[in-house]
Amino acid sequence: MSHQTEADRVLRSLGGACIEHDPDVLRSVLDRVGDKWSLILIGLLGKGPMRFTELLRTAPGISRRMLTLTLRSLERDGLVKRLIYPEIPPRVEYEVTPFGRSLSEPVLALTRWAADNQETIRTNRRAFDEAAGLDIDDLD
Amino acid sequence: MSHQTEADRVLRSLGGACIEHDPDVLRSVLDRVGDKWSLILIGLLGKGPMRFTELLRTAPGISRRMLTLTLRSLERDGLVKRLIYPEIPPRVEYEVTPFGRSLSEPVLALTRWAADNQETIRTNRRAFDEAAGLDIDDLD
DNA sequence: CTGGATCCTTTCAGATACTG
DNA sequence: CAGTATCTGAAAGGATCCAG
Repeated sequence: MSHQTEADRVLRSLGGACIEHDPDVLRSVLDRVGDKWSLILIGLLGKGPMRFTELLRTAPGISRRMLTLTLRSLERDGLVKRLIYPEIPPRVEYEVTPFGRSLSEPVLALTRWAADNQETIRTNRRAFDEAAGLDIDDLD
Repeated sequence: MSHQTEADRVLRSLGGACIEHDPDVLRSVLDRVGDKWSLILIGLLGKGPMRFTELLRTAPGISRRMLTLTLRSLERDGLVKRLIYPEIPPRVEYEVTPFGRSLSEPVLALTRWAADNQETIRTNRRAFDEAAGLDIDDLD
């Protein structure tokens, strides 16, 4: 059951660079940033610090509740920093930390993949769905 | 509301390579592979074709139901191919397509980030939680 | 403006049982 | 072996109201 994880561990201790797709490691990062909003916010904040309401307007479809919760968890993990200006009315800015920025890079790679392949996926789906439709109709 | 998306569009039309973190594009890829199992399976299958039951045993914690559903959606998007051998007992193998393999790369980058930074995140969380605990106790 | 607290709905995903 | 179908509990997430 853990043969491949074991193998990866050996490889890592030997070469250092080759971790391959360890399911457990992958799961840990997905549990962390695989939710609906974390990567979106990391991405948006990558362009510069933003205020709460600004994020609320910019992130398409997020609710105040989820924005609060997600920002807290990002702050907890040290990916985002919270800057409070004790003014009236209160002002709070959020910015990515250097640590968060290091995550921003692989995220950007994923975004690029998405941008490059949106159309391909749409095409594939149409083909698949059409084939499935024929399977039902066309049982001669 | 769409100022930055607009800006990205301009940049893209100019340079081509610079898409930045477009929230909508990022959302589209997250809706696709941001679920609990897609990336895990893509990762596992990256090592070579595997059978249904094999995946069931190898992916830590997946249920038969979710394995079926996830494989179907990956197949629909053209990321995974289903190979049926009409034997008794039936045998079915799954393999990543070249298209799926192209996704595997940015995913691997993310996994690497996770592997490299697991410990940092744990540390950050401990610090954050401890600070929060002090905030409550220590209100002198 | 920036949230916290509460309620409530929808979706996700596991357990179980059944089929070719 | 490789699934499908149904049922159900858990969890994510939106709406709303309240507070500093």
